[in-house]
Amino acid sequence: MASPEGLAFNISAAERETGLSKDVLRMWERRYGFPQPTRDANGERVYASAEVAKLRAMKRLMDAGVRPGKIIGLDLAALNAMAEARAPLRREAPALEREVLALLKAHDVVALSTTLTTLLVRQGLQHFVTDTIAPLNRAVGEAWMRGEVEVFEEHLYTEQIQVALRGAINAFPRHAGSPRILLTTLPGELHALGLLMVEALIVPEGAQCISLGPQTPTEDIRDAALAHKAQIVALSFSAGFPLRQATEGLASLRRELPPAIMLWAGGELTRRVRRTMAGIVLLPDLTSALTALRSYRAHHVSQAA
Amino acid sequence: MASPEGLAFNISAAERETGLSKDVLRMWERRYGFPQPTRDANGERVYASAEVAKLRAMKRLMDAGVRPGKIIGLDLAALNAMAEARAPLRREAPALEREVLALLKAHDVVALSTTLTTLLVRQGLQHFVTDTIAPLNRAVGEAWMRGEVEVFEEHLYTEQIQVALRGAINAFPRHAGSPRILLTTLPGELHALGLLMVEALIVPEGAQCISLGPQTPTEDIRDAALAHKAQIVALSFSAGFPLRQATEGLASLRRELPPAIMLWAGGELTRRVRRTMAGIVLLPDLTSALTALRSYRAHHVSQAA
DNA sequence: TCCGATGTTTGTCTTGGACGTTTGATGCAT
DNA sequence: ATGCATCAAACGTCCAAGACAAACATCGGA
Repeated sequence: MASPEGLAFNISAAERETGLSKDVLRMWERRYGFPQPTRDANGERVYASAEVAKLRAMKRLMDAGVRPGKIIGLDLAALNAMAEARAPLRREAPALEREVLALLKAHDVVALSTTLTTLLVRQGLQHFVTDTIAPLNRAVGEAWMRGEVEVFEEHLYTEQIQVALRGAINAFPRHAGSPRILLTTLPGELHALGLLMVEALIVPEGAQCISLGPQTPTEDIRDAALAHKAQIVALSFSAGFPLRQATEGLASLRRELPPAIMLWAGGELTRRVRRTMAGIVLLPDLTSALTALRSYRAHHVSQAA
Repeated sequence: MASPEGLAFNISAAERETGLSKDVLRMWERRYGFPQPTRDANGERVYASAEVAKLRAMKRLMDAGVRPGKIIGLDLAALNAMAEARAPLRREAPALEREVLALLKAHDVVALSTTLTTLLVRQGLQHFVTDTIAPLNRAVGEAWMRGEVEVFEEHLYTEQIQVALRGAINAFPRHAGSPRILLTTLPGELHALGLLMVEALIVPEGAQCISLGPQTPTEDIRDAALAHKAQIVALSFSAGFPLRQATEGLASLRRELPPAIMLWAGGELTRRVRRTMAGIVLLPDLTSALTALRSYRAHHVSQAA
């Protein structure tokens, strides 16, 4: 249903659609000769939907760490093949993933919601997050990249996951608990699903989560940590977030935060981080968040005792 | 706690912080002589936090319809005074608003959550939204503009409102219901709270809401409407959304959508819209959404009968 | 095998110009 | 006085080409 015919995008629309800034779009055109938009009567760029599709595929690969020069010459099919090849060796698409994708394609909200809730109850919140949601996210993301899932279907999926997780989190008492963990993302990082997953993982452990939602300026993160007397500040970074902005923001936040307050960074992006940063704990996957929490508690208790 | 001392922003940070594009920041500097950032060793702009604060105040006023030329010469105090003056004649800050703001400033999440839940139960979901949430949103927004509320406090407020609303919405059965209403926002519009409020208003009426969350491309909105057999597509626009993008997006969506599917547009922005657009229902406030729904049903029933 | 130096790639910032669209005011007709 | 059309100013977005710093990869040496 992704109309292949000549839909036109101006540079602003192309930016929204691809996540690549206007500067980058113009620069690539200058340097590599791609994209090569036509011009309207006013001399302004007009991108064809085929170009936008290729740019989207490129962005997705770049978010996984590939450099543009390596792939700018490839066509859409080759890009998709490459993405497929890079996909972590998946053991024959588990039945659950296939089932959820089928429900998604059938637009059966009720069945999807029921399936998720059933799994949640059967597995318990923590295993639901690590064993079900995380692989599902990957499966849906990959299917989207292969063009098997529409954007609106992915939106619906995200929304349903959020509903399920929020409902489960609310079932726990929200007061008290230790340690107090402040959850948020830096400005520019919209992806709030990671926050919710961490919260779902941590709340059953008896810790207290204070979630600010996405996009809190660093200055305000510091103020919030102090105001709420948090022992830990945890940030989440999705794959598409600019690496530089992330390290810059983390460093600046670490500088402003009292040394006693720990700073945790998690999410897809943190898998691509090379060097370790002083005073910042990297959590490349969900289980490491749990172990970090437990180790903190062990340490903290022994210290207090 | 908003540090008045010399925090530095590069143009990227200033853009994130103020919501004004780099192009606009540079253009204002060229045309009006404000802002007047200093330069770093590399010749790049460095904005002082005072400038950023004034820019933020300007943006807020502009979102309310004021033109930049009128206010670019004013200082921060004058801007705040102007915002205060423009604030819809408020009848001596109701006790509830003062109470919630106090809880927010005290960072008492538990009490805030309890207060909201109590009100929700006492008033019922619909009255809770129209009589409590809506005025509270305005009060918090105005307090934020006056500098009485920190960004992180506002984030926490939004998060708590979302928790309360989602919890209440989930209490209703999610299946069946008529009409089917597709809820989302256009790309670039992040504000999802409006969606949630509309959903909370509509679900008790027995209609079925399919929420895609924020930022769905128009093409996908059309596909989703068809896939879910929605009778109505409802979009939400916050005050800060570019008016032109909104009308353009609405017109384009109207063109692509089958005529039988209604297109509703709500949110702060729609109060500033002058001319009426063919085939698009403007809902400048929450109650108009309810009346629109009821009128749709009356019409639809009489048609079917 | 690990580390450091060197060259290449890549994104972001810069200036200054141009144009289209919206806004608000003025003048004219009803 | 109210409504409508015209016009000029205000304003935002786009364009081009250049510059530079940071990230990365590659190679050589310890």
